[in-house]
Amino acid sequence: MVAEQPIPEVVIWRLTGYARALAYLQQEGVSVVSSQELGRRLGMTPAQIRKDLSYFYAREPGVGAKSVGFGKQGTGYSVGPTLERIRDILGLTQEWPMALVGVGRLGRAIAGYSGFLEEGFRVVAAFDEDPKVIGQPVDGLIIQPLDELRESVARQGIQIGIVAVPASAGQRVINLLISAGITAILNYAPVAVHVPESVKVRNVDPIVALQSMTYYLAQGRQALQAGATAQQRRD
Amino acid sequence: MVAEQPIPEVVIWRLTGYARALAYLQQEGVSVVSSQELGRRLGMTPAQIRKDLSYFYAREPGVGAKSVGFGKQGTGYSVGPTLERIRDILGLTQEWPMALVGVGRLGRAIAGYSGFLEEGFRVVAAFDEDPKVIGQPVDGLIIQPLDELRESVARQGIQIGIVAVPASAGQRVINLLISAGITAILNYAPVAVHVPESVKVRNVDPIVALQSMTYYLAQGRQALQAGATAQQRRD
DNA sequence: GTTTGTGAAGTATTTCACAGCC
DNA sequence: GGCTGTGAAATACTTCACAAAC
Repeated sequence: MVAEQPIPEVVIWRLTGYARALAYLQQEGVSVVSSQELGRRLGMTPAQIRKDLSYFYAREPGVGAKSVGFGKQGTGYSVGPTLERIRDILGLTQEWPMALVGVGRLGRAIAGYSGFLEEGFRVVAAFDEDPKVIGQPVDGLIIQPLDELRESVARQGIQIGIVAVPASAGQRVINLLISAGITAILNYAPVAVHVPESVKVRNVDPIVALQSMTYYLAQGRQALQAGATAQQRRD
Repeated sequence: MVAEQPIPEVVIWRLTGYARALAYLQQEGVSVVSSQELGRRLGMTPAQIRKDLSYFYAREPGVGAKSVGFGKQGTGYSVGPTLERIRDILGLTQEWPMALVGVGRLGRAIAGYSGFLEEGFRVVAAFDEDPKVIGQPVDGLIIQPLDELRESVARQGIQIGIVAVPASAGQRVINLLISAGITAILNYAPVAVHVPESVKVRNVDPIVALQSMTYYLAQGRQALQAGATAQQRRD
């Protein structure tokens, strides 16, 4: 068996972009697309797209077998089949049940967000530690206490958790989710959390996103203030 | 003048994490921290923290001058002063006015989110193209039509735009913001948008975040289904 | 003629490891 | 003894460039 090096995480991330772009092309009725055209639409080089996709090609080490790519030379990639294979790789062909922890303002907005459901992500259980909200309904679910989390996760086969609690409770809730067997976490709490290697976390944090842009704005200002000598750092 | 290579974007991104961790340490009353301890808290190597910070040290090319770091050898980094310098670099010591485009469910939630204001980000103008909402108040602002955007941005000195419109309107709104002089965009529309090099965009997209995790969940399942032969791809 | 798939080359980023300082 | 700051080494990622396929 060929030594299989792990696929860079950034490739997986970009794969989601390819899926979205291909879905859009499919809606447009386009049936074939070249890496050049796809790259133009996504603002990246054609080589990167081809290289990224090549990570997923079956490599038979045996007798004279050749690699089987998604595309056809001289033509490009068939939109439908390529999209289907990417969706398959990403696990987008099934529905994913999710557990939501924290049902305040943000949590309620998440529970009611139709975009998740449209993409196959369904909140099937909601938890909070405030006794005043436990037992109340939210978007068709009854809010449960945290000590029922473990049992719900096991019974409903939940692998994804959404954390929508204040920063102060973030790590504690994440520890709880992990101890219940959750291995993928969408974290809205504004904290840097610790998880073992085997657990994936994605932080949704608009503040951090803004702060990573103001650096460039501040630099621009300084450059202007510094006068005509500092023209080069314009990016 | 020393040839100044641009600082990697990923370093700027991590700097926001250092700022948050240092602020937390300050609240805890800790006055000095080593790169080792900070790395432990953030889940990264001490060397990376030191290297990242070193990008911002003043390098005097002149006579026998030496670089001046943030830390003190044998001791570590003084929490207060280091935090102050990082906040300064990131441009977090001032308030940033922002323009919000799209005042539907999501847009209203953004306008009313106190977290932005606490960190110095203030929505000072709101726009929509639906005639039914134009003129209505949202969180103390009057919703304006899109064709007033250019004038408002100029008059109020706005450099940051928030896009909270449907995917179909995303690119169009972003083009409008850029033509009005906006150079930093927080994009909630679920589309991959095109911008010139001089404009920064950060996408807030929980769907993409989830899709980039299900890959690992799906692989785990496949590995199990494939049986005992495929143990190595465990993350 | 066009376009893929991919080793090889080129960049970029991370980690090492140690001199210098406290 | 402990810790920073930083060139150098190691690793990771991107782009090139071209043979093979259509």
